[in-house]
Amino acid sequence: MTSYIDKINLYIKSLDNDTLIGLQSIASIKTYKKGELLLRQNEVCTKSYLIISGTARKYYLNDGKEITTELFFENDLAVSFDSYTLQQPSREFIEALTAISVSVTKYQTFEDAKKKYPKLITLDLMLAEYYAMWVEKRLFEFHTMTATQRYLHILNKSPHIIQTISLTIIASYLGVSLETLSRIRAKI
Amino acid sequence: MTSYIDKINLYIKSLDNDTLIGLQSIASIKTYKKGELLLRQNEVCTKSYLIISGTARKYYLNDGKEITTELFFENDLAVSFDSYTLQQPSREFIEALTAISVSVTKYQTFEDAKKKYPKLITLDLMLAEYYAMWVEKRLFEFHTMTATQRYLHILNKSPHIIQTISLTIIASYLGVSLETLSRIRAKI
DNA sequence: CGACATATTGAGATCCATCAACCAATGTGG
DNA sequence: CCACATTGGTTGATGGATCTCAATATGTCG
Repeated sequence: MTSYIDKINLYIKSLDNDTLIGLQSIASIKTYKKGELLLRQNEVCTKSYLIISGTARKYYLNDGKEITTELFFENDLAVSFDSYTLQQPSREFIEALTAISVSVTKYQTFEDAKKKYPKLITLDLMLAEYYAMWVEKRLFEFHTMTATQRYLHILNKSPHIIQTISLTIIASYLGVSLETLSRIRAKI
Repeated sequence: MTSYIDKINLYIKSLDNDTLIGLQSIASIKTYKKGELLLRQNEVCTKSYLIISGTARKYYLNDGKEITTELFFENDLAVSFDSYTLQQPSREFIEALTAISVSVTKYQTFEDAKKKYPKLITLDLMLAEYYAMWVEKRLFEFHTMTATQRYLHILNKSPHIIQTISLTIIASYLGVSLETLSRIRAKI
């Protein structure tokens, strides 16, 4: 599935110059400070953010507790998927965890660009497919693994998460309480 | 989000005749008996199945136990998403729960049709988006609800599931043991 | 230094899985 | 058409994983 990212990048490289320039021309660089919110709950996610540097996360509130649903690193595309797709108010927040630099593209501008450069529709399709498979994999992991297994899985596959993100956030990303995560780590 | 299905149907209706006929011409009707497998684990999912009548499910084996991941009713599109998208061996089985009639389209034939009728790419995009949002919603429910809440949620939103599917399958779909589901029902 | 976020540890409660026994309905071979 | 197996569901007892509440470090940053 990681190889699908390669496929997407290959597709981007294979685009004609016209489309490539069109794609670049609709994006603009922006920076956020640590702790700043790129998207608030109940706002419509009208922009997509390609992370150039730094880290960010997506989360929602449940019983006043923050549940992290996705962590964003370099080259990840940060959006609240359903809010972006339906252009409806978002359940989720997007927050800069460090100072970040992002490439911002407006939803409507991208929609217009797809009409002008139809090859971008295929790109959009690939991105949606990738996200669907990513969520499917995450659901699968919640179904089949215990909290300890999920932690070890991240430790193996995504050590950068453990190294850079606070345990409080990792715990909610893993779907366990901070205390449980602490105990899991103590046992290893 | 249900309204997104309406949007997809509207899009299909808005297609020019050429594209519509192209879309229809690549599908063929097939029937399966109750219990038959449309897709087995480790096979590549090379076809999509639009359910015309009857019910089906998608499941995988975990520790020898069947975990149901999706239930298919009339007008649902049954595929193993990652296997279909990547054309790689599937984790999942697809099984007819009743006698079913389906409209079958081959992956490669649809890919070719997208080249010939580019509007089908947008249709494919909408279907992928819909699936991504569906999985996201399911993950969200697993995160925020107890087993009892998930059961009540299905009872409200999808009573046809409770009425037509066996408790054993519903339990695995809800991510609880059959015994727990039985107790949940007894308490209501 | 003080204040506030971050992490660890302990104890009790809760949810749910597992194992096991049992029951009811259905189907099948002789 | 009966005897028995099979499938689907219920119920009880027990244990394990994880949550919650609470107390106690351990930073870390103005």
